[in-house]
Amino acid sequence: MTTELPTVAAARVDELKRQIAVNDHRYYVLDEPGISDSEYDRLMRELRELEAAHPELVTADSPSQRVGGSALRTFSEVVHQLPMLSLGNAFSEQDAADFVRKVQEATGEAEPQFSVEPKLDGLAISLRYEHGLFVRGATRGDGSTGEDVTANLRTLRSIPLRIAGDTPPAVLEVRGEVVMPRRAFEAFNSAARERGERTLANPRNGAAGSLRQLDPAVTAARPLMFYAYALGVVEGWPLPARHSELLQNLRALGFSVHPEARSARGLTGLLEYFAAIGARRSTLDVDIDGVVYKVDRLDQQAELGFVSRAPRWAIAHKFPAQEEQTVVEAIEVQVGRTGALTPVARLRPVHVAGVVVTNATLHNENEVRRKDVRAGDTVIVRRAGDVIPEVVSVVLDARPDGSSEWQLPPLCPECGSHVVREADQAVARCSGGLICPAQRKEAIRHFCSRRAMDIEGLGSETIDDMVSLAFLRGGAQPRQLGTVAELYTLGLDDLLELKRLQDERAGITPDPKKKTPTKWAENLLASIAGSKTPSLQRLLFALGILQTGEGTAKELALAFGSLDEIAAADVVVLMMVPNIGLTVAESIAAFFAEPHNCEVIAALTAAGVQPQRAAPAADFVARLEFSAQLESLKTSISARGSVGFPSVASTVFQATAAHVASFAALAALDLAELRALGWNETAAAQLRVLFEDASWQARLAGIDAQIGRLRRDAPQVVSKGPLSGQTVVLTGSLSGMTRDQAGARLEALGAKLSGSVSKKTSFVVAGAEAGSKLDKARELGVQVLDEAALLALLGSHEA
DNA sequence: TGGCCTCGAGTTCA
DNA sequence: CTCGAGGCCA
Repeated sequence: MTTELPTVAAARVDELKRQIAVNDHRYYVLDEPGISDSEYDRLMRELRELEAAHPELVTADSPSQRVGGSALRTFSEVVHQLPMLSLGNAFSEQDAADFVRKVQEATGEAEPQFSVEPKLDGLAISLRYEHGLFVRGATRGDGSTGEDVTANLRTLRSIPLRIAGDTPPAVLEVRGEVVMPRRAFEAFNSAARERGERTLANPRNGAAGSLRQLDPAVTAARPLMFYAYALGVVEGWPLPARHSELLQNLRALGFSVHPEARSARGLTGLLEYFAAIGARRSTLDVDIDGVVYKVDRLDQQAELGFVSRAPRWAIAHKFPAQEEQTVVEAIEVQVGRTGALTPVARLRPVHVAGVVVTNATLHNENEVRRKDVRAGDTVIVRRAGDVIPEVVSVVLDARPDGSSEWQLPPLCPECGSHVVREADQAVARCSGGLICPAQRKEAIRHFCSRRAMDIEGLGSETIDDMVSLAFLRGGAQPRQLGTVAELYTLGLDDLLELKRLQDERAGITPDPKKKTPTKWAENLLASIAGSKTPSLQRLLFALGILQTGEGTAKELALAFGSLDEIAAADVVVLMMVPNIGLTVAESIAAFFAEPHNCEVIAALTAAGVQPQRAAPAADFVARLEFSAQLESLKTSISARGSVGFPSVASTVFQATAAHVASFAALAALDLAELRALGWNETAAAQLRVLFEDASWQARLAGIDAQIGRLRRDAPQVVSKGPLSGQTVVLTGSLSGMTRDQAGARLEALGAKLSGSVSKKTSFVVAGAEAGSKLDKARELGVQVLDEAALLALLGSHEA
């Protein structure tokens, strides 16, 4: 090829440039590829070879120059000859109506025509063409001065390096938005993830970050797209009469204009477009944050003119934002009821989907690491499920210098105790227990909460003060509230003293004319007094035993019937309760083994708190067979015990249980008898060792004793409700009663309630507006009852 | 042992 | 609503 004559080479170079430009336009603007990728590559390679042989033929508009030159050190400034405008915003239909009214007044037209288009969420830029050649591209910047990003823009195939047409204008500035299409964004991110590289936070940041790369090669690798929507300086190019025609003309020059651009008439037309685009927002390939309305006729635009920097002839009608950027002012650590430390991002207040968000949980240490959130970072915030604020990701490009990874504090921020994090556990905990004021406070709050003891009139701040202000004057020294039991010893004078201390701290001198807050105090005391006869389930939940929430509390209450029996229960017995395994059982046993907790319970009892008692559940007691006790003992010992426990098959346990029914009886068996029951030499020997240990003897005797008590106290006749064994799911809203009420009546008949539909569900009660659970029931062929059928069922059994 | 499923615990804001 | 982890069944 190097042997070709320069003129022949020049002609070939021109032809190659033309073909590549045509294909770029087809592929990137029209989205209809004309030739295969390999064919395209072949053209490009040939062009590069020719240019290498004839350097004098290399021109600025050559596609080989899209990625050219070396990395820049900084961007130079570009002053926009014609400033790049910002648009006024409309956030409501009223704002849009006001805009239309002003246009009507200024133009005298009843139904002015508008050009409407999606407001792309990207980066506004201006492209300058001189005599048809792309010479410079700049960001919007502050509108009057931007940054020169020509080298990066050259790498965008949707930006023509030379505009089509035989008589190019002397000067043409085309303005528009650089965006990263959502599909390309996702593809880029999954590829980056596979390579273990940083992912982009969102398409908008992807576009902005990509254009601000100093090395154009990086930009070239990013899937960016340019959409034109306006002009800047124009010389030697006739302007059409309408904006909509202008968009057509830009298309003809080789630019892409967003395909959703339309014309609309009057306010109704605008709002219809707004609604239509809003409905299809998630299916568009580009993120948008609203739509733009422009007066279509350019002469009317000129008539309307500008207010400061925004045109009066155009407005952006914004969708309510669902994701916003803000700054993490600090990462603080909260201490929960169980001592769990939770990092929380304190955010610069920002509107997200209609509310001001200032906090967002970061869950735990791992989560902070994974997202690498740091104080001072700019982050993207979203409302998960449109409710709970959540930090989506960090905008790395905006990270201030000198920031460092967030560290979990080694000491509890509330009490200074050591922070411990167990191996392979995600949560870190304050080891201070009830020494920690935060834990004390949260424990009291939990105790009073609606689903626990349901004590009204105790807000978070009041509890805070009860724990920190010395307002109890019973003893020699004024004291703070220490335990939940002390709530029941509060008197009117204590509460008034608390209020006085609060006022004193706030610097308020009590106004003698004003009534003392007796009403509040009386109501609170009444509420406390009214909580003295909780269900056992509520009291258990209120105590705040680790791992014991509402569900577990209910199982425990149901199985044992009284607090004493639960407190006395060995891990082995606890594990036989449904849904209680080793971990939860140990947690419960540890709670009742702690003297401090027993004191609190004793104090509660002394104060008159008396949970309702019931007999042990017959079906639970029925499950306490000796073979099951042996299984349970084996599980607990082999997982944690210092003693070894023989690996014994279930069949051996069953054979053993057929002969003996207690640990005492088992201990009385000699080796030969054990062998006869299927225990092998080592297993039997290990069992003997265990039974000879004094503390084990005591423990096993305790289990025997409790099981004896439970058997004696359990109702002899198993009261089987007519619906026992049935699992019921309630969904939708009932008209005559609440779901809770319906649930209670069903449970009274022996039914078991569940939250989710599975093939084990006996039937589903579906009220009005039942959702996915009803669908699931239909899918699984589970019987569905409506409210009338439910009432009939209840009626037939309750009599 | 792995994969459900459910539960526990913590959290936001009007 | 989320994540994490415990329990249980295959």
